[in-house]
Amino acid sequence: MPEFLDLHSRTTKVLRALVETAMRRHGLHQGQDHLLAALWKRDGGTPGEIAAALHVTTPTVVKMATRMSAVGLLTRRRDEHDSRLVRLWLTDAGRALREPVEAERRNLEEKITADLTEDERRLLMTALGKIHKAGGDLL
Amino acid sequence: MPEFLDLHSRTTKVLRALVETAMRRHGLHQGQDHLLAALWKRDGGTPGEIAAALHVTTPTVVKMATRMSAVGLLTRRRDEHDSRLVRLWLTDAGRALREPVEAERRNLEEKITADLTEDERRLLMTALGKIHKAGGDLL
DNA sequence: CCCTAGTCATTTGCCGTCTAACGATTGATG
DNA sequence: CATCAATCGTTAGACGGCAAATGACTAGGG
Repeated sequence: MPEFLDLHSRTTKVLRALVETAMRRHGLHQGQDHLLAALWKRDGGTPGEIAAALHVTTPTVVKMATRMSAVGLLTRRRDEHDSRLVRLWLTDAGRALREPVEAERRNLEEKITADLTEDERRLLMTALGKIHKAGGDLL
Repeated sequence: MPEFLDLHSRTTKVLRALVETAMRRHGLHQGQDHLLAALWKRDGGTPGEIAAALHVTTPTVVKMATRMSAVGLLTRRRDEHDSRLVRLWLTDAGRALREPVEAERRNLEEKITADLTEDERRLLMTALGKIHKAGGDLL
């Protein structure tokens, strides 16, 4: 089994578990913080726009939005000028999560990268960036 | 949004898509190659053993095994000495996938890391390794 | 002005993954 | 030797994710 692919997949599992438990503290599931982040950046986005921003398909956003609106994090409303569109709007509860969730994520990133030297951190980012780009080109 | 966590999650999405399409060429779904790899290494493993080797829960292996046995990649058989145990055995079809799948994975790894210098590749592994370890400790 | 082609969101169905509940078997203990 | 705790696999149900099919609405062309 190839070295990098293998290590990356194991790391992904660990990180996912970590993010999962961190986000559950705020009543969120894995990925929902990203959807919220998209709305924090630009409230009232359409499922299609958000899906593109998150690099995810539209049905994924639709499903998540349904669950998140069920727990009162956001609301759905059709666009007034184009009835094909739906816009997702944050509720106060959704807005209120911004600070704690962003802090949680920063905190996690720090703990995770604590053992790295500044050089390692920088090189890790450029190397991962290259791989991300190469992968995207192959897609 | 933290730098590394963000880049890592984007990279994961890309890599998953890549692995997915690569494995689909052999009639596999994401993750099933790992299950097969475990059996290639040691045929007749129990769901629990395999789950531990893959860093995944037992139910996940059970479900995958059900689907994979339905398409004839492996068979289930109860252990003769301990009827609580179930052992998964490769079929010829499952064994036959070994070379092509391993080649596919090596090929993908090469293409993905082609842009990296030898130094970058080495540092990437040690840095990712540190993160993997730090994450595991936090779990 | 109507009809068609394009654009969206949604639904459906599948897969991997997890946690929690359930069921069966083994083994140790009194 | 019978019972009870530990050990396994399986099932049930939830979630993120994807592809394909469906349905509603808009806009452009005749």
